[in-house]
Amino acid sequence: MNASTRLTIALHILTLLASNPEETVTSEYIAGSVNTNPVVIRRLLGLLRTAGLVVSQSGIGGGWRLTGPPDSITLLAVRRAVNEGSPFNMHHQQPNPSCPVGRHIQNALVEVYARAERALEAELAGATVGQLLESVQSRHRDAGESNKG
Amino acid sequence: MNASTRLTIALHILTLLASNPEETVTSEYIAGSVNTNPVVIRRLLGLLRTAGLVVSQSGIGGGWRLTGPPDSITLLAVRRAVNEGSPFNMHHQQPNPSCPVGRHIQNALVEVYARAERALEAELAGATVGQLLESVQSRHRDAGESNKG
DNA sequence: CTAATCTGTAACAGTGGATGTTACGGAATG
DNA sequence: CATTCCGTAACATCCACTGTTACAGATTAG
Repeated sequence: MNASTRLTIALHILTLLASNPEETVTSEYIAGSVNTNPVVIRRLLGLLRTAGLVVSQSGIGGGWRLTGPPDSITLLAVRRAVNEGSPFNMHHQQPNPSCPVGRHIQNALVEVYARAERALEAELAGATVGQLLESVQSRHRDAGESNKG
Repeated sequence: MNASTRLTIALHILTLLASNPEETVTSEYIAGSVNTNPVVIRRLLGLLRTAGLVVSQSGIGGGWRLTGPPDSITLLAVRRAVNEGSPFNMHHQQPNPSCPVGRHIQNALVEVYARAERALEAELAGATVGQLLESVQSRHRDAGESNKG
């Protein structure tokens, strides 16, 4: 395994909330669109709420809503909200410090890895949930579809 | 877990081979520097050989060598050699196709994810094992160290 | 030719993160 | 007070990754 599906599912959730700006949406409804268990959705929504991206309401008529306009939510903010880790990992065991390469390779790698991750994050910072919704709606129009759910 | 340590260890191995250009190095010796089991090293070296980055020799005096100059080996080539996957993953289960968001979200995400991964790969393509070796040796000099192993 | 060295790889155990599921308490509504 | 929905603990699976043992094959020294 390399990456989790948390970012993907969180973006699915947020796009769905963005497409229903007037209503609260329940975790069960969202789970129906994502095709998974409602608890999985609530766990992710909990992370998104901690990040201030959504609010919840208990009881009848309750559910979830975005706290702000979809265009204000960057994919980078979502990535951080769901605790996606770095695409790079260091050794599990510390390398041998009596070998020059073993002693210094991690410090050398940290710099390169940081540059690469910054480049990735810069791309994610340039995209928003609003753009995702646009993209989805555009594809929906192009296909001449009419389902909703 | 998010990423494996394969890229890190492969780069450790290649930097070690680059620092011993005159000799063949055994998997056992490398394992001593990485601080793991020789079979783990051989597995990775097998992938690196498939990618044409190293060659091996059996028997007494055998071991491993680089096939080319360290400056010709980009971190991107190594990343691909060790089969590191994408930093992004789609849903495990297909989303609900009767929901517009469920039907189109993956196509929308593929584009953004591809842009982000290209940015990451561009950074990795700009760094080489030769630069890593330089970085390690520079740190070694700065620390006034003299160990070797 | 034989012993020693080292690769190549199969096989298996253990670990840990991620996901899916059930269960149930708490909050809000009518 | 019954219903709805969140919040979260608890547990079961699953699966990639890592570590380890074992052994066959290749190569070389003597």
